[in-house]
Amino acid sequence: MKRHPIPLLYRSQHPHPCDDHLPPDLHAGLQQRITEVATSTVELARGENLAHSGAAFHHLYLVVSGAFKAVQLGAEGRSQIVCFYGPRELMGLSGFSQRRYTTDLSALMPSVVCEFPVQAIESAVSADRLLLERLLTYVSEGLERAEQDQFMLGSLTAPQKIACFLLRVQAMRRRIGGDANGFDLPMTREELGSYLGLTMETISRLLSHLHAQGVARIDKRHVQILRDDLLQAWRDEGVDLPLSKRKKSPELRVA
Amino acid sequence: MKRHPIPLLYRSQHPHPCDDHLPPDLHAGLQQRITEVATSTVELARGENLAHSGAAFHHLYLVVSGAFKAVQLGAEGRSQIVCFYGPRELMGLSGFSQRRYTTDLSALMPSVVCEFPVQAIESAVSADRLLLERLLTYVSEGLERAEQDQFMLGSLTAPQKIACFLLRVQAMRRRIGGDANGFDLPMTREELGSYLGLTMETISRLLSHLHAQGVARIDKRHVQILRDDLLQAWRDEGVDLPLSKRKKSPELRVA
DNA sequence: CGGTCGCTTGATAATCGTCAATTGATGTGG
DNA sequence: CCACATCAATTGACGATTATCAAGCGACCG
Repeated sequence: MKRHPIPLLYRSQHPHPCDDHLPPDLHAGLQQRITEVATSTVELARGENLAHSGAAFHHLYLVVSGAFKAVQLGAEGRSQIVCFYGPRELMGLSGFSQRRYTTDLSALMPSVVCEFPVQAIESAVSADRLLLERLLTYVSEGLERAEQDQFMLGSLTAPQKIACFLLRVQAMRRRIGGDANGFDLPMTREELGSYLGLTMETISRLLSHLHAQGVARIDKRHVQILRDDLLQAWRDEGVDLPLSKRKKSPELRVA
Repeated sequence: MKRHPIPLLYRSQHPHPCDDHLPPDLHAGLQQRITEVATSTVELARGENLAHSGAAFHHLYLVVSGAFKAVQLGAEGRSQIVCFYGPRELMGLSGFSQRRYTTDLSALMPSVVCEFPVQAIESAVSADRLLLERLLTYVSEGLERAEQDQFMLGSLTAPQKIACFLLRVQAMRRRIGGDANGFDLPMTREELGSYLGLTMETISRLLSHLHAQGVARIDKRHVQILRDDLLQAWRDEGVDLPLSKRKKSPELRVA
């Protein structure tokens, strides 16, 4: 974990490390302001942590490259991944209420982030109404995402969860940059299972099934979705697992 | 659903409908500002909706009395409750990103709320740095809660979920006001099941079991927790369901 | 008084977790 | 460079947690 301070002089005079890595929908003026409050970039190896649950909340982090997971810790050593982050996403937003990080933030692969002191963010925000609205929007977006995840975890079956996840990743990819043929998942089966409330084995079986059915090409971590329509059907209507003996064909009951 | 406008003249000169119903940890000066932006109070009967998923995001709502549920809608008519709200809680905070409500907000019982135009909130917030920090804190708190709920939905067993829920309600009650002997749940078994990702029947069985074991008194919607320690054990270590044949006593295997 | 609603309880079954064995990839040290 | 260990992933067999289906009961309401 190497930290590279960004000298004050440097800021906003040279091309900034964050340039082209800021969240979308940001006006030029705001980009300026934001790069001014970044103090360092940090490089992390796979498995290294940016923040620990319960630690003092001093920085927000912008993912420049790589990917991260946010891990909720529970009793008895249990834990669950509650969010994944990729480039241009802001991490740490749930810390404002307690002034503590509420999850661990851990790199899924070699990654680079940009570090923003909370103090400086708050000053910049009270000086600029647009910036306030942006920050509020980001936290609110996180809340919206978390509540959708609650729905996913509580109301969908295993095949529906996987389909939902893959479709979301694809939509993300589409919004960011072009995606020629497919994409690479940054997480292991176990991590994906943790996020979806399933086991590694279930994830593996379902991905194999998707492959066998020709819905997607799955090669290790590489995924190419072949039949968007079928995947949407998986998500919205569910499917029979290959494991299931047989679909219940509800025979007419005698009245 | 009756709406009662609060005349401009009236505001901050008379006792305000929101007084004593504002969120905790609010300075006197902020209370003043907040009551100034409230435009109406609204009375709702059980089942009436304050907001519909996808509708334009014009107001935040403060619960004055009663209780609400936030309902996420999914494909094929599925839905799940993602949050319950009681007095002094702010509803609608997930709407800032899309400028649309992301859930339905529906009254669980006859209730009263105070209505705040988003526009006015944002003006007040840019004028007052403390108010900004408060609002940010509330949204961030919501995010923290939702991520805890993700953990609950994805990582806990049915008995653990119920125990977790009851302990949270009790902690809430303790923070707000005194609680003599127990409390009344504002939601049906079905609504609680929706929130916890379980069915009505499972909720009913587990509450009966808690009663039978002497962990809590359960009488319809009224709950009195008798053994905090046992309930915490339910939450942290899990228990055997009464339905389960037998706990797997892992016999020593021959090597 | 009939009907709906909320709730309880029982019987059955299916989804998905657990346990186990295997394979291939990666990396490390002798 | 190869043996060895470790880790990610796949696949199978089995079982338990929890959903589904069903029946019944009391309360409340029009």
